[in-house]
Amino acid sequence: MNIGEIAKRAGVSRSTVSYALSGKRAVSDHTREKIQRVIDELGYRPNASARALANGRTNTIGLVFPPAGDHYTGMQLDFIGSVVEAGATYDYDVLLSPSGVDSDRSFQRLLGERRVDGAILMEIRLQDDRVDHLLAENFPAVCIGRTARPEGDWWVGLDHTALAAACVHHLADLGHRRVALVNRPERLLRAGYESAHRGLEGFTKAAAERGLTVRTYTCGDDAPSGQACLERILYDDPATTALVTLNEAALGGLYRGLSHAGRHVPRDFSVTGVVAARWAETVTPQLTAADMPAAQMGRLAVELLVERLDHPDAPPRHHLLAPPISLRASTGPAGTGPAGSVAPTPPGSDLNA
Amino acid sequence: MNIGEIAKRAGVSRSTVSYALSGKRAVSDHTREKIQRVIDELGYRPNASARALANGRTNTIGLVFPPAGDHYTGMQLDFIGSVVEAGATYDYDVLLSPSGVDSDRSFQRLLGERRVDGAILMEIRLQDDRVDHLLAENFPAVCIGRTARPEGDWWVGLDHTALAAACVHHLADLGHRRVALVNRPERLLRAGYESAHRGLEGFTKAAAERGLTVRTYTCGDDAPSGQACLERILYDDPATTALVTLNEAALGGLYRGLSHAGRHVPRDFSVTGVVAARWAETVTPQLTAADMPAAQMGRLAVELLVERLDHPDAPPRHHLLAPPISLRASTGPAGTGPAGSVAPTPPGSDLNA
DNA sequence: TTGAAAGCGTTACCAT
DNA sequence: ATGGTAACGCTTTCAA
Repeated sequence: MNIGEIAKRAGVSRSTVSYALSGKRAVSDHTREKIQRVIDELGYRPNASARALANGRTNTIGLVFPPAGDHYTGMQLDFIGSVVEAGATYDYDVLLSPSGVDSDRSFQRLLGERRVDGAILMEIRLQDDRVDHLLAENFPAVCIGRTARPEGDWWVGLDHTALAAACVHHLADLGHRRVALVNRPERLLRAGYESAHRGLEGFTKAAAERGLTVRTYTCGDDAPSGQACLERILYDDPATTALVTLNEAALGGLYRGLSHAGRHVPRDFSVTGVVAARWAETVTPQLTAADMPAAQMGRLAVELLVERLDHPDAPPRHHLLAPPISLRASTGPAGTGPAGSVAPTPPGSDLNA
Repeated sequence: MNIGEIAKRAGVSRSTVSYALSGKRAVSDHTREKIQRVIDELGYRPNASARALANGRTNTIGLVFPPAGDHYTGMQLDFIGSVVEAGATYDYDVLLSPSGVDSDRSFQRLLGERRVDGAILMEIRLQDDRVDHLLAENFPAVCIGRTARPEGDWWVGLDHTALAAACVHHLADLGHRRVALVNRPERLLRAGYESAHRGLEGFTKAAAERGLTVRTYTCGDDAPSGQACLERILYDDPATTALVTLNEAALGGLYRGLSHAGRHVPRDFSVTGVVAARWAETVTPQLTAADMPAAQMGRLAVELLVERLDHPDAPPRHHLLAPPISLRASTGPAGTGPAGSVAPTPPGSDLNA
């Protein structure tokens, strides 16, 4: 079942069928209806590969994110979902590419073999060879996140520096003096993950401004790591009264650790951080946090990419978002610490992924 | 940059280049090396559309799941992740299709336009027009889940009936007599979602066998709905001492509702259900549950699909999984109920999505 | 061991 | 308003 068959049965040429379908050339009502009847009858749909080969467009966008190893985090989920749905509204399909570096087979396939018209990259590193690669080839791409030098590129980013700082100021305003930062896994920090670095920077600077005593930790992307991390925090400094987490997946574990240590949130201990709203509302008490607007970012990235694809010479555009802190129930005034503080036990050593 | 260019520079024919790449015909070492040098030098990669057009294979599989509306659940995330990674090991890319019914544009594109070699379907309904459609066309597909008549089809499923029953027996063994079921949203139940129906069936039958007093609820896929649902459960029957949830996304809200009602888990109230392990470990206390082996199911689905693609006439295969209940910390012996039971207040009315 | 050429199913240019 | 035909870039059969 191909366009030739349709043409034959409708008694017209193949090009007329093509034009009737694409609307790129006027076709008389009579002819179009005749063609449409045949198409409906036979259930014809043009072959995507042939079309892509002929006109050079696949109508597919690639979504590139690092292989998760064992699992993905909630925000990644939100990003993927929003990109897929936004793409669908523009009739773009989304091809997933689990690639952390530009040498990944999947990344090579996507771009080298021209499987997609453009790409959206997630989990950007400050130095990101995938981005460099794309930039060098002038391949239509939009980053969710910024490299160290984002000028001249297309991206939608979050101001992690400002967000982490806002968390610190919020806690300082509540009177907290000893605060911990729970960052993403050591491995990601070392790899240069933007959110981990900029968040750390914002935290550190704001803490210095407010004269706080701080400690910073890396933590695996899962609940058990979060629990272990919390134990270490209290072991290192039992007088800690608050924490900021950039690590969403660890949140449940952090809460559990606090509960086991007998610290009530928010009476004895305040928790805040940068987390997608949906997950902030899952825990009890609900997390006061700078809500990462994952769905909005995914949608914006698609919009930017579509614009770039439609106007290949358009100047680079970007969006830098800095959502305010949503006050929920996990932070409160610094107290005098728990009455009967439990003697800390040395925590396990597998804090990191 | 195309195969002709490579051929010219290497001083061979295009077919020789093609064969050197595919290995489908012997090529002398000398020639192959010469070609490879040129390829490396120019960074050539064959165009995927042209290749797909010529040999009829896209090396892409479609992953079909309903559009989430506002968000996806954790298990969906696990499925997507595992399918993508398993696909990558076979050098298959994954194309996402947010389609709940066979008339969705994205579904039509995927299959009708032959964008993919095969498909994996999620969120199966007992009567599923997508499955019927695929079956009728003998399109290579594998379902994650089973329709009402799964014979003759390819699938990897979970024995929701047995799992829900196991939860009931577990609670009955602990002495619970009044138990609630928290199901997926009403909308999904009405649409005929397999897990919701078979889970309900298993729950109801097992409860009857054990002579339990039960109530069943539908609940939106989010924490606030879970909280509201829990309030209604205790309002309808304050003597309820345990619940089984098929709704993972509501879990955090259920816990919060219990906490607000002053019911301690597991002392005053036991919670269990069917939930992906990763999410069962996020809550405190960790959930005793039949762990939905999402990652394994995704991997199996890919393996089945690859087999079906490699052997178009192979007889249908499937896997029915029934993981045991993982004992964690959220269930315990039925007590005599809380000492000073809080007077229930009428819950809100937006229990369902 | 290699080359030539005929498809694969579209699109889009050049005619009329 | 429509038809004819040359691309698009690859694979694969047929010949040598």
